[in-house]
Amino acid sequence: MPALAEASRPKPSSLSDLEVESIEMFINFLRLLGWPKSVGEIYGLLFVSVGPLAMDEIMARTGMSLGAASQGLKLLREFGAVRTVYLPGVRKDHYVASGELSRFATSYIEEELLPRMRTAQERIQRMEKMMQSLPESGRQIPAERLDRLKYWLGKGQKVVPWLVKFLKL
Amino acid sequence: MPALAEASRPKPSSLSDLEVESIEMFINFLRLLGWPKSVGEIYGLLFVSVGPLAMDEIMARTGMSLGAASQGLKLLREFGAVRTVYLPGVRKDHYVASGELSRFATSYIEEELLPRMRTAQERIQRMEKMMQSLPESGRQIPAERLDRLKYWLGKGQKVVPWLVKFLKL
DNA sequence: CGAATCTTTCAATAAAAAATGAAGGATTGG
DNA sequence: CCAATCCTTCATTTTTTATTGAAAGATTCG
Repeated sequence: MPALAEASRPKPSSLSDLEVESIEMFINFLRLLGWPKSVGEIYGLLFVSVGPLAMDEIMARTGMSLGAASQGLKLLREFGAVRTVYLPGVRKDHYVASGELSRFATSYIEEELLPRMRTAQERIQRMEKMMQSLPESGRQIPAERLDRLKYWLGKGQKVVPWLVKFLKL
Repeated sequence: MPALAEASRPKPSSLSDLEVESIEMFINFLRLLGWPKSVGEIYGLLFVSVGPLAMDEIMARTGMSLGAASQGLKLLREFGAVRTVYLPGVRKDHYVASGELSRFATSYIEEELLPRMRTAQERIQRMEKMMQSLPESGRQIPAERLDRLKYWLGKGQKVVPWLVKFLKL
């Protein structure tokens, strides 16, 4: 058998109805987080897999490329959605889906949402300063909107930890 | 002055620091919802605008095209993030940013998140049926994951209305 | 009603994002 | 240490998404 890197793309072996259903479900969900289809494919496949799968098996089942499989697994590992299992006497890494689905949500909140909220708060401070140079008359309306946004962001930052905690349960 | 549709694209008139800051902020936020840059530009501009703006003014200030302005405003209208104001004796529609920022979040939850959660629940039911034909031995692990997902979705559907209510305050 | 103005639509183009696979790096078994 | 295997990286290609602006539709004014 030729080494993986030289191998022609393995033909996608047919997926079971169960696997297809799972894959479609996760493609749809992970799109909410802006993640590419390939990542949904990998996770969806692992989600209903009885045992751990190696990268080449994932490639063979889904028909995706080496690069996509490698990168997708990297991303999923970083987010803690997938982990490798130790199999004695086996060279290839084998992956299983982590049961903790909350990781998707909490990682998204912590790595996407919260940073943007913080940046926004800095921007608001700068904007408040800038507004002082607007004529008194016109300042009011945008100032009110800014206040509202500030209030709303503050509230958001308060719910988020609570929400994260709730999701982790 | 030539009619708008025939007019060459208006040169972007320079934006104030305040406007740039606001626009950048909303481009970043709305990207979370998967919305295009042009929409963030429009909303960011309106957000700090003292008075209502007509579409051609938005085009002139941001340098975006007729089509992008029209479509972006349509989207923002549909989501209730922007509304037209009545100005006596004025032909063009004029737009203001709605103060209710929560609309972005709640619309997203209601139009993107919830529908997907419902679809997922249907899929889960189908998957549970399909799993019955798996050999008893292998069924367990994916079945547990599915249970967890089901539980988690159920929880999610319970928080969401609460969250929406909280955000609307 | 008819001309002028304003808005929407959509086919074409441009820009951004994802997927591909060859090259090279890392690891392991002999 | 060498060779085989496995994994990652990244320049290129493909696919998807956003933008453009001309054409056509809708509205208003005289």
